[in-house]
Amino acid sequence: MADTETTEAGRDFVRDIVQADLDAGRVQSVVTRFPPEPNGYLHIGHAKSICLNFGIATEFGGRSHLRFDDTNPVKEEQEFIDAIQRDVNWLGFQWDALHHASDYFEQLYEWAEHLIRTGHAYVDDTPPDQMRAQRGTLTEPGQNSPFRMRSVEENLDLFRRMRAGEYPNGTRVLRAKIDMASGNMNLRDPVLYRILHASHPRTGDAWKIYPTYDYAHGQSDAIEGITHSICTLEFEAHRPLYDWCLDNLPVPSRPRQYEFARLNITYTVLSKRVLTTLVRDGVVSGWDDPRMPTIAGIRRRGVPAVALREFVKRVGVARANSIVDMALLDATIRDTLNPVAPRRMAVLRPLKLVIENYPEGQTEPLTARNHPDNPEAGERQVTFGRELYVERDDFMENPPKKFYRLSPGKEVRLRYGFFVTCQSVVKDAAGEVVELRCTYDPASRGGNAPDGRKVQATIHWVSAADAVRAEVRLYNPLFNRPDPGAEGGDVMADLNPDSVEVLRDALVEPALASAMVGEAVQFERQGYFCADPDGTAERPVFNRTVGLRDSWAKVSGKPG
RNA sequence: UGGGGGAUAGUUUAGCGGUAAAACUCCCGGCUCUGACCCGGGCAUCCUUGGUUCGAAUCCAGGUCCCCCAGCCA
Repeated sequence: MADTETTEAGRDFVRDIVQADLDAGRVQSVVTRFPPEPNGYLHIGHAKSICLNFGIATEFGGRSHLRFDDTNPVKEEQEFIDAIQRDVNWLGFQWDALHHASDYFEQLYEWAEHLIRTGHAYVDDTPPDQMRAQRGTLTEPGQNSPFRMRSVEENLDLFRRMRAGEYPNGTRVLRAKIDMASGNMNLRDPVLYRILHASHPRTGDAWKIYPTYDYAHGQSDAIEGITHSICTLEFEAHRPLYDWCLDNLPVPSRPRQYEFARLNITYTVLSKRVLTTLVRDGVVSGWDDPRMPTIAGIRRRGVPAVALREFVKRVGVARANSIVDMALLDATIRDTLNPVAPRRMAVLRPLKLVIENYPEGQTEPLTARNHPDNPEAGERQVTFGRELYVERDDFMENPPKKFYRLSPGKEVRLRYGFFVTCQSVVKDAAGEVVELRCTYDPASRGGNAPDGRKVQATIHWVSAADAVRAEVRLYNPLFNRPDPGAEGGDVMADLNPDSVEVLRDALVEPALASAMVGEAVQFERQGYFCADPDGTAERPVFNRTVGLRDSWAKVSGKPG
């Protein structure tokens, strides 16, 4: 079941490692961290990492930190820092400590001088393009920088002047002195510090030099006593550098890095760079656009946090690159919502239905269950009357085989209401069906005929008397290819032009007018929806979280 | 063509020397006042070749394919 979250250990290779370390006494207590860079909103790929890091801490009785990897002020913003905390909390996790790599700038700086003093780092004046040329290629070794043999004194002096802001951006860097011939490019004297005259969200203008990720990350882990530093596969080749720094510095603890495969999902893209572009170019309404794979977007679409956690669990953790089928996310959302979402009736594309043998001006209350499998969810009243609205898709004048719904001469059940039979149709000048004329069987009140006769279909409806007009937004995948950008290399070329369909004239039962924002409801026979903050009491707005499975759509070949 | 990693159903995972398991997808059928849910059934040359072994997805050797690395991004 969706809400039974597994707690047993050893379900993936990372947990196996943690368990083994604990068993062997290599670590007394596990400490993990989730280290986002505040340069964008968190997406579902981050959710996987969050669940892994915080989940492990919880399962093994350890601790987990939230640490902002804020070493590049030119890309980072306070808005992102706030959004990230909000999203981690919403996902259901609470950090044992909140840190910033920038909290360690002074310590990191002192250690940099330590590396200089021990002959492990030097200041390089080589311009960027030249440095690139000197780095060699994948198959050819690089060349030593002419500044590689500077004295400790000169390096110290230069580095202190860099800190003091005496030099412009890009003129000098501090480099680790490792091996320009290494097969691992990351070990060819990587840059540890660069000059950046930029204001930092937290340290302001205090610093003119900033540490790189490679230099800051491991030491930050060590300062915090992180035991298992879990990151994604692309950092694998950086591990030797991570270890090199730790081995050459008097750090207080010795963390270890482990890598797992990042999450990919079909028909969307989990790349901060691309997501940032979508927001910046106005392709979507913002980071929380319901089409976005961001935690904020997914939340606004109506997906509960527990569904996201369950999805991450179903996906698993491994070291093999993979692309998860979007259908798995959808199935997980349905599985989570189905047992709890109250049922309501909403007609997305209304078609008027008049019951000719029902007394004019009369209405009557009917009882509808809030959940078919859970009596405790209670009941509600819906108003029945002579004029109703049903779904356009539930009527066909010339139905194909296997079409169970309304068509001329056909009898169906109106959910929780009566059996009705279509007698005739009214068309407009263009020949479009604009109204169904029906008769009903008064004896079938509540939905069952006393003579025991059956109908093939039960359709939903709303009453003309008290239905509320609403806007309904139907979301579809943001991209029209399972692997955006895989073919032409241009991700934007694969954008789905129909990723959202707005229905402005939907009619919903009155009980829906007071739906709370973000609370999931099921529009019977259609899908799970939630009220969007854009709506008002007079004019509610609903987002489709995910559609119900629709085997008729498959048979009829129509898109869901 | 350097270095580092990875290959188990359509997809994602489990399996840790004893004869391939689960979820999703898909297909067939049943049930039904949601064509939903639910319930049956079906869907695997374990990348490949050879070796070790009574026995290999698991161990060994060779091969193939895929991914990552040449930012003063993370």
